[in-house]
Amino acid sequence: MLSQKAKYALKAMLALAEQKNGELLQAADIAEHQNVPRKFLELILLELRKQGLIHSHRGKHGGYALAKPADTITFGQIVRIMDGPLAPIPCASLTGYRRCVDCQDEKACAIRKAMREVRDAAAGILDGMTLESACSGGSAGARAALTS
Amino acid sequence: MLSQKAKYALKAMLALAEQKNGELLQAADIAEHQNVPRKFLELILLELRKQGLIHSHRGKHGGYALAKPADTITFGQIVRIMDGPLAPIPCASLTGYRRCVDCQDEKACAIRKAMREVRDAAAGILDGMTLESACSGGSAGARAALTS
DNA sequence: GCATAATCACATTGAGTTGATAGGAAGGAA
DNA sequence: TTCCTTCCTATCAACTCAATGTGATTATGC
Ligand code: FES
Ligand code: FES
Repeated sequence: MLSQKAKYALKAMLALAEQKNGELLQAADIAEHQNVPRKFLELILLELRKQGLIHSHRGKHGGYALAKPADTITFGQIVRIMDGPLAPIPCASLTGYRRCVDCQDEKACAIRKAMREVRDAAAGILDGMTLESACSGGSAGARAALTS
Repeated sequence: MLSQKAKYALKAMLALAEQKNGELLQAADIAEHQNVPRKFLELILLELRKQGLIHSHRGKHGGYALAKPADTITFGQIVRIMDGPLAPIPCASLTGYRRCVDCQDEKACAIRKAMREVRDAAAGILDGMTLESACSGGSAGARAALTS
């Protein structure tokens, strides 16, 4: 389940990606146009900045901008920062692996196998979808990444 | 994120599927062998019965058994009963659709498109994986379903 | 009939998470 | 200086999750 936080983060990042030649966009503007609670959005932008996805400028005429080209930032990165691993269950995660205490033989566990497949599929889609490919409509980018 | 409840449900259903010719299996036995809290498991089995996936027998020598052949029960059904829709976000769900109040144009929403792809991928895997195919090792069943 | 053993059905709990708000501190522009 | 904007921490209510408790109901074996 994608949290509101992650959804807002994606919306904000998409808004920043649509900005021409890295012009600054203010939190209040994003909040209004994307229908996101302003103070909550600040929290999210703060976290995105600390993770190096965006940079910010303070004071009058301040705001936010992407820290990297839009085609190098993926949905997967953003979702992982906000909600943690993509895997439905920790034992099937690459980025946040944790053993299942109640499974005796992890290697043979059918549930783990299934969830690993789900994780791989989700990662294939979300890590292949960049802000760029999402902006310029459709999922062509994702599909290209999947077949590569 | 798969809840403990759903994970326990899958474990219980797999245990029941491994039972020969529909013999009864008791909650206490499942709880012990699968390392699931006994009372919590009862709650889960109750729900599975109410949804028609298993049937039960009370009294001494009672227990539970699958209500249908193991190759007609999928991971997807079980997970949906326990955790609800597979989609990461309601607006991308078929079984539990709910509109996004904060998105102006749902049809063009890039987030929805991405999450719809994730949902379809997850559904393809989980609805293609039956208790039967999971028991007899591997994900051959799921892959067969995906290419069909 | 009676003791036993199992499922059935709620009610309750404690911990943790989620979504959001409040209030100011700090930095930059006019 | 005086606005304006981001930065930062604390706090909150509501909800969910995982688990437990208590007793009622139903079937078996003697
Ligand atoms: S090893 Fe994680 S579910 Fe079995
Ligand atoms: S329509 Fe649901 S995220 Fe945009």
